[in-house]
Amino acid sequence: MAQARKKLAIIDGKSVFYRGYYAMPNLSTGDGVPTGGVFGFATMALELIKKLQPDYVCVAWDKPKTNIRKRVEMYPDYKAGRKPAPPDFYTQIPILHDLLDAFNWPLYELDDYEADDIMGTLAVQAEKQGIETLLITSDLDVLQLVTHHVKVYALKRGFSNIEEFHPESFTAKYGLDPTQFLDLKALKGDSSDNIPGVPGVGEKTAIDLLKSYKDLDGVYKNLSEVKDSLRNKLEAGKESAYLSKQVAAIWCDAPMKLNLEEMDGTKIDAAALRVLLEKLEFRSLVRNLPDNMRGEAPKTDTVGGIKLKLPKNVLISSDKDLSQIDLGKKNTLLIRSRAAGRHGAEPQALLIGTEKQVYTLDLTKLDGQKVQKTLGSALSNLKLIGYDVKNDIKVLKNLGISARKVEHDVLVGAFLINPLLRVQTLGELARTELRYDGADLDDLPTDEFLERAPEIMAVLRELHHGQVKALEQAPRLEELAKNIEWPLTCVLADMELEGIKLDTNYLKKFAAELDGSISDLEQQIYGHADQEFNIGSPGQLAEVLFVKLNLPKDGIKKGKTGFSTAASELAKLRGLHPIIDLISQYREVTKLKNTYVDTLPKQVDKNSRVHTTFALTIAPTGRLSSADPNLQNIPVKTDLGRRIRTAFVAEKGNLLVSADYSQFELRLAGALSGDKGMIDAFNKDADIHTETASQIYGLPADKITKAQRSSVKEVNFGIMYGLGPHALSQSTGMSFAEAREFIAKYFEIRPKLKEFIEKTRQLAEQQGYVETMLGRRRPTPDVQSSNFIVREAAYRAAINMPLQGTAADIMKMAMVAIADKLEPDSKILLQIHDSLIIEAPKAKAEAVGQIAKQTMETVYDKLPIKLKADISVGKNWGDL
DNA sequence: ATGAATGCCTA
DNA sequence: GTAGGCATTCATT
Repeated sequence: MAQARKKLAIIDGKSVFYRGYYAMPNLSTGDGVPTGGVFGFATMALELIKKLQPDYVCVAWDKPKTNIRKRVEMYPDYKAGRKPAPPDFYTQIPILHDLLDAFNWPLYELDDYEADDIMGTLAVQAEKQGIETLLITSDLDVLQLVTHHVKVYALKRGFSNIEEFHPESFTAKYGLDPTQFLDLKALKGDSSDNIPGVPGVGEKTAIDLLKSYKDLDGVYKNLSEVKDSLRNKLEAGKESAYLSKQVAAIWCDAPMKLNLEEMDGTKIDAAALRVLLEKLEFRSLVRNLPDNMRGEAPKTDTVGGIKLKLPKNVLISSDKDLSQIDLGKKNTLLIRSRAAGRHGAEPQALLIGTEKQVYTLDLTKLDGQKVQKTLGSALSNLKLIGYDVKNDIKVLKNLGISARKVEHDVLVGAFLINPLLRVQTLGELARTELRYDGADLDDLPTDEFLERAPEIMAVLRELHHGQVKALEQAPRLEELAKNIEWPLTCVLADMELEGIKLDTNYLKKFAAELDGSISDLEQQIYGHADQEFNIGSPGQLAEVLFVKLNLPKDGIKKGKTGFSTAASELAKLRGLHPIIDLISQYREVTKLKNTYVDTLPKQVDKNSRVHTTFALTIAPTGRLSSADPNLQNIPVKTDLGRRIRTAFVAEKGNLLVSADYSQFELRLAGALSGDKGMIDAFNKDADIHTETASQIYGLPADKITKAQRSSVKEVNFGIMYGLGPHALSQSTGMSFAEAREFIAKYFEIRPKLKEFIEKTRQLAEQQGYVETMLGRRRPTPDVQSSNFIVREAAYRAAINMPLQGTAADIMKMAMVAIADKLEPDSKILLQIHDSLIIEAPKAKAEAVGQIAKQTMETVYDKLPIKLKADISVGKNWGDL
């Protein structure tokens, strides 16, 4: 057997350091020396030694200022607008040098070359010498360097979660060869680096093109084979594509020579390292120092690589097998279920088990009654651990089993730890958190699901372990999970299963009525246009308006395909032609009919109830989202729209109760900022907008005009989204200068609110995340973006997070508490962010409303402002 | 059927 | 300006 290749690890120093810096923003020694970046680097370094055992190690460093000069000559917008790093970043650099000395790892930096270039240059030279190179970075640009002897280890979230890329895994992920990475980037662009690519070509299209034509040249040589529209886009974007490719390319010809002697990875000064780590107070790292500095045998971690330690499996495929199930003495249970219908209808398979033992129930071969009898009481007493436990609870409910306790949900857990990772599947979680690539673990056909039961359960078990550890490091998130998310899981499962009744007859009549209006409007519009056309087609409509009718196009926004016909743009044309109003009406009516009136009746069950699905892991602020169908966007603003709400009704003998938080987020803005004016206004229960206007204009409240109140209202709301003068001028019709003045005046009477906004921006930048009052976190990586648009959007999201997120947290607490207090004949049906819809027997409706109100107002008592909830009761949602 | 673009409903 | 879901058109698979 050939001698194993020697391994060279090249660390992208600054990118690793940055990861740590933003992952551990508050870390410092007792003396206040900031150490987050060093901690991140040290953690990664020790992992590197332990897991990959490189023979040689070095660090590539971006030299400040000069490092991108040549690329900027090529492309002036390259990484344009990058901000200087915060001051406590630089104070950590000397400490990093000490650390590198202890490891005996050299640091390389070069004028005019970025760290990527150094990595590329050394990797190429190493490959020629038969050495395998490992590139450690958090920047995926180096994927272009991947070969059979150059692997990339990409730090994902935090700094201890690593994704390995070799040619096969790259191909598995992108469907392309690593050599095509640059061509991919040239076509699809990269907004984070301000690399344009070809407009109109996204990742999917780019990958397909490259699969057919290999590279950029291939694509352009074979343009004739490409369909017209795409060809046009490609032709238009040719220059941009080639420039993008050039700019994104790593230069592997930096003036430097691989010197293996000075990067001997085995010459670690263990004593110095230990002293330094202790001085930095990295106690956990000292405790876990790798074996080659301890003389201990390496720990064989079953998950670190590819192999999972599988639990024993017992297949339960006949009723008499059920007696074999022994769930042991633990009070927790791993669970994963599969059902064919929506909302857990038609259960097909159920996996339950402990750490070491799984029972695989083939429900297609079992009698549901018997399953329920055998397992019902055990399952309702055990605390469940699973992936999307809400779904498991629904499946169990369909088996007649009422499980109400949640110990841990790895889907929700992953989201709490990093809500920006849009985790969608168990398979993805296994890949990113465990580096276990078990191909797809989701949407398996039942037979494969049964076959792979031990693997699925092992993945759950390991994910659970990992997240428990992670949450221990973040006690507030742990509390949030335990007190809010886990109990809410059951409440949401109940709500989804309960559904809300729809009066489908009413909707059918409404549809017929709308059909009448639609044909009427169509005829009038065709008359004015003097031709028939598809009014629903923005292209055809723009043609009619701006060409045929020759309406003025100045001041009308242009999109990628031509002049916009959006409502806001049509508003500018009002009064110029009668067709405009007709089009607005047509839009309103067709929207209502297509989206709601025609669609909802198709989604009802046999009892005429619709069941939405609430997602806990979509909105990074912590809000719920609702889909299939979305019942959080049922119209309310127009009279016609409101009639759709009328179709949501209480069952005979019941009433609907709504409980709405009044000015929820604005109250929280007052509470979080501690602004005295706002606190006083709310605590005396004044109309907040009038009260604010009275303070701004120095007039008594009864002298405030509608227009004044309305401008103030815009600012009151807008401020929570990070509103600036431009947006305010858009929404009020003020000039830019007036809007700027107005905001300045607003902040004069709300000084603490201004402080809060500034403080939040600062936290986003310096700490790397922002959080709600209850400790829910949202990382803010994009405030470091070199792209102004991206960066400012990130600041606005950061400002909004504590408000929207705290509101979401409190509403969730209220839901759990209310569900707990309601008797079994009353049910929470819907949550629409600041309001709840409850169904209750007529005689109890009023009392239920009072319970909800009382609970919502008092469930969170750490605010300087009283929360207020309003109640109303009626036969249908429209009456509320 | 799918992706991209456009537009619009909610809090 | 924040946070979502979803329908339609248009071009292409």
